[in-house]
Amino acid sequence: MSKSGFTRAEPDARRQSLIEATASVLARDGAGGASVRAIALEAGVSPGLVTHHFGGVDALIAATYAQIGEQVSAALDAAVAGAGNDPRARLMAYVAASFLSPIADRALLATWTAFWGLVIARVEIAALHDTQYARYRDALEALLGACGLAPAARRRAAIAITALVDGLWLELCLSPAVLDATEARAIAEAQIEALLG
Amino acid sequence: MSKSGFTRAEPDARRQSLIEATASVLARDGAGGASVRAIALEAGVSPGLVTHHFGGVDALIAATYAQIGEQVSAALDAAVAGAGNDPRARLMAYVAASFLSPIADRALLATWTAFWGLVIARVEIAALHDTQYARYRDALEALLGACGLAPAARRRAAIAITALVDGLWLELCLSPAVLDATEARAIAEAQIEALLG
DNA sequence: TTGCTTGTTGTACGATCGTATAATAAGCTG
DNA sequence: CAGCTTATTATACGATCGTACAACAAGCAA
Repeated sequence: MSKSGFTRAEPDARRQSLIEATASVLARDGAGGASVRAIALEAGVSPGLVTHHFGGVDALIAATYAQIGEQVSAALDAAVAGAGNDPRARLMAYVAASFLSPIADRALLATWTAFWGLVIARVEIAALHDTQYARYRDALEALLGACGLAPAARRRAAIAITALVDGLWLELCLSPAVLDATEARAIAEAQIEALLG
Repeated sequence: MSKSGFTRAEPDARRQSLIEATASVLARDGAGGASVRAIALEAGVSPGLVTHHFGGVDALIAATYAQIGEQVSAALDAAVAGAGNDPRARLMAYVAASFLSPIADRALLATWTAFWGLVIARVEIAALHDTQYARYRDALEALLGACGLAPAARRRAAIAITALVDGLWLELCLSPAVLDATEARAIAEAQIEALLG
């Protein structure tokens, strides 16, 4: 047992805990509060570790964005996988998952808006955003194709659904008094029904 | 003619120029770059003026948000006013204006995302957001009512359109390569047609 | 003109920012 | 055990942050 707080960890494990601390700080204090010191305090380590493991706070924030994007994709894919074989049910499961935990979460929204703000000023964050959203669209296009939508119409439909879900998710998180998860899902399902004809 | 840069202005005019400078800085550098010094430099005045006219940088940012919200509402209302008397045309004009200048603007998006980020951490900004969006919904509900939509269905339809337009507008500004104004408008119009039945 | 109000500037203060760096401690190899 | 690598801490440095404050200047009243 060491007398100080010095505990050595695997680099990957330490990077992971720093990423989780960054997400927590972003959720609690927004982008303005995500300083190296605040993140290090949240993770229970010294500020120098951020430089040591990530080279700078910018790379840490980008890594946090990438990981949260992965988690969102994984949650959506899991929802589809658990929805059985009916194409329509799989599509609806994908959409409905956006309004449930862990995606429809105020902390996740805080992280997301922080990154939207960074997309403007930082090219590497913008590239991450484009990659993430292309992935969502691809997943949606596959689900729409399984529902029988013509290939020529898939791209536009995927964009429409992504936009609708994003907007509903945003309002659901920003103003829970205006919109709840049940109604968001009902709205999305009705619009998608119209889209599939 | 004074030998220094000292020029006296009406308080309202000076406040206005500080608000415009804040919007410019937010658009160029994002929320992280909107410091008192950067704003004062943009406005061509001394940093002390921010404290003198607004009491602090927080109030200046809130005032900027409120004013931009007013401008967006005014642009939308003007689009409706110029659309003639057909209810359907008026509704579509309202929606289409969201994808045109001055609303579909990268600078405006930067300002908006900056405020979304602030909604999480600051209660007074959240209240401003709720007020703004309630106003948009009310305007949409009136337009939907003129199109013959039953009163019971108007609220949900207004939420759906607001969400769809927000999501399309966001993607249009963040990733112009993926989506242009013409396609955003086409997507929105098709969805609204389905909504009106 | 003189005096008063107030918009404006310039600067200074303490706090916090990101990052660099030297010292230290843990774990591995020999 | 000795020696090496490196994860970690603690601290320091310069820059920038928001705000306070005293001095100054412009316009108006008398």
